[in-house]
Amino acid sequence: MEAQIDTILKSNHLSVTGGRRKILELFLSNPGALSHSDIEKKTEEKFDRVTVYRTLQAFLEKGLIHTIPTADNSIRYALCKDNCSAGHHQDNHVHFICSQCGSTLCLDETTIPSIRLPKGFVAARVEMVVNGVCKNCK
Amino acid sequence: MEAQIDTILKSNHLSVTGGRRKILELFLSNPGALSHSDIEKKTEEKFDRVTVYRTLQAFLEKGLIHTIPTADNSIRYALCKDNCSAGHHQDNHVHFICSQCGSTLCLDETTIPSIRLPKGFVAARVEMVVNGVCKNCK
DNA sequence: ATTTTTTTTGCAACGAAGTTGCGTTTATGT
DNA sequence: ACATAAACGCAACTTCGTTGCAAAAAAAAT
Repeated sequence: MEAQIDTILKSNHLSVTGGRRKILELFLSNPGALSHSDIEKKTEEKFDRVTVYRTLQAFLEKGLIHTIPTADNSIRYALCKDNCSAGHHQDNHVHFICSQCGSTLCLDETTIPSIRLPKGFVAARVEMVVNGVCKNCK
Repeated sequence: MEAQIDTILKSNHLSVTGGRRKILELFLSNPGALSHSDIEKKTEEKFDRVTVYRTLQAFLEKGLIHTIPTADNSIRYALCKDNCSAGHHQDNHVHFICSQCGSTLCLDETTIPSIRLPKGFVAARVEMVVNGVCKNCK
C-alpha cells in the first residue's frame, strides 16, 4: 500500500510528501468522492488548509482526480480507476450522490449514453450526475 | 414586457418589487443561465447583495428558476420555458456550458436519456451537463 | 383613499471558503 | 552530501453566503 502510493505519486510527477501520501491514501481507501472539508476532517486538521487546497489542485492538474458537478455549491473530488493507472483523463461514467448518507460514488460500470446535440454544438466532455438513495441506505 | 413580468411574479405568489422586476427581466432577456455575480454586475450593484440572494432563493422556491450543476464552484440559475408558464418544476433537459464564451444554456429540446443503475440504487433526479463549444462560438 | 398588516429591503456583522505572498522547511537529482 | 527546486505553514486578504433587526415598501383590509 505504502509503496503503491509512492509509485502513483512519482509516476504522476508529484513529489512524495507526507500530506500528499495521506490525501492520496484517503482517496484510495474511500469508495466515493471527497470534498475539501471531508479531507480536513479525516486528516484531523493535521495539514494546513492551504496545503490541502494546493494538493487537490496538483492532483487535478496531473489528472489524478477530477471534480464532480453538483447542484449545491460543494466541489467534490474523485479518484477514478482509469486515472489512477493511466495518465489520461477519461471518466465517462455516471456519478451518484446519495441524499441519505451524502456520499458521492462513481458508478464505473454505468456509462453515459451518447446524446444528440442541436446543430452547431460540439461536446468536449459530458457529465451525468444522479441524485437519489444508494444501495446501503435503501 | 412590463406587464408580462408583473403577471409572472403575481402568478407565482411573489410581491412585485423593483428588484424582483429587474432580476426577472434579466432572466427573460438572457438566453442562458446567470450566476449571482452576473446579476450583481448587470444590475450595476443597484441592489444589495443580500436582496439578490433572497430574490434568487424566492424564485427557486416558487419554481421560477432552477440551479445548474457545475464542476467549478459557481451556482448558475436558469429560467426555463416550462417553469415560466406552468408552476411545476420539470427540467429533465440537458445543460450546455460553453468553454469559449462561458455561457450556460438550457438545451430544452435535448432530453436526458434514461439509464440503468446498478441494483439497489434509486434515482430521484438526474442531471446532465455538457461542456464544449456552442453554436455561436464555433 | 387611508390605515393596518405583511412582506421586502438595506445595513451591519458574522462565518465559511478560497487565494496569494513570503520565508522556512523538506524533497529531489547529481 | 550538496545545490536546486518544490512544498509547507503562516498571515493576511478577498469573495461568497447567511442572519438579525430596524426602516421602507407592497399588499390587504377597512
